[in-house]
Amino acid sequence: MTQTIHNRAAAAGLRMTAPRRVIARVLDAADDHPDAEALHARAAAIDPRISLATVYRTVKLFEEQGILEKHAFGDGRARYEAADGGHHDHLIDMATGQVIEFVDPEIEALQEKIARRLGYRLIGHRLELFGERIED
Amino acid sequence: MTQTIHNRAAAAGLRMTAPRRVIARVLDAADDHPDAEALHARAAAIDPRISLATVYRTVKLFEEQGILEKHAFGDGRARYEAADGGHHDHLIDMATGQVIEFVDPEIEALQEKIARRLGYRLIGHRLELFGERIED
DNA sequence: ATAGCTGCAAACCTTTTGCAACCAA
DNA sequence: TTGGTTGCAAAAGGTTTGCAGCTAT
Repeated sequence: MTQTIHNRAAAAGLRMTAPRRVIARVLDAADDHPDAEALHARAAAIDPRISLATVYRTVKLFEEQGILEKHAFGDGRARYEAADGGHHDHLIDMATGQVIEFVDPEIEALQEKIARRLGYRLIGHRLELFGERIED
Repeated sequence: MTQTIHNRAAAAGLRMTAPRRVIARVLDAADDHPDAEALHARAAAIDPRISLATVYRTVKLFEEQGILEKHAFGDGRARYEAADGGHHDHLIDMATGQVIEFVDPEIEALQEKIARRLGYRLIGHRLELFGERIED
């Protein structure tokens, strides 16, 4: 982890109130891609007074600061992860739902090329692979 | 268009009732990626008795038959397009929201390779590029 | 005192579903 | 007659918001 969510949020000028500190801490501790409800459950385990509404408001705030990334893996709800500066894509295990992160410079370059060919400057992208584990 | 939605639905054994025929016709005529509400509006323009619920039930049916593809472009609602058998990805114009389709064999192959490297067999993927038009 | 933050509950939006009527086989 | 289909309205699931109270400056 380059830097904690908490530090980056504070550096961005956000008032780090008690609920926000708890939520930041939960996000820092997460090595998965929790949804709002999961974040709320984990935060409420630390301080039960924290509401789901505050979780939603806080993740939106962090997202606006570029501290957090919001993903929509097609299951209806949004899932979150710390933005590590470096970009990466996702491979989703179709059997378990587990999300694996990867980076591939070659595919990044190829996307730029495709966009340019279509007359566009590439601003962002979303790539998700769906696969099943190869047993050997 | 290889074959109409209507024909493929009938071939799949679906009872092509009047509402389903209208919805199929709307889908065949669409060259964009309409959401459920847009489909309903277009269908209702042909037969005002068609309900939104029927649109949802029908697109789900078509999707289950592999006749229709459901996309989630991150704007909260699902958007639909005829499955043309051949696969393609999307580039979304960030200024206009316009969706451009493309195919790139090189990127397809690269994805297979990445999945394999991670120990997975690639079942499917989703690739969306977000860009802005280059004015010259 | 003031501006911003919070919890609660209500509202919102998209999608799904229970139900009674309806239609085709 | 029987099972699938439809419209309507209600419900569901995820997310946002109005409001009154609270907290930190």
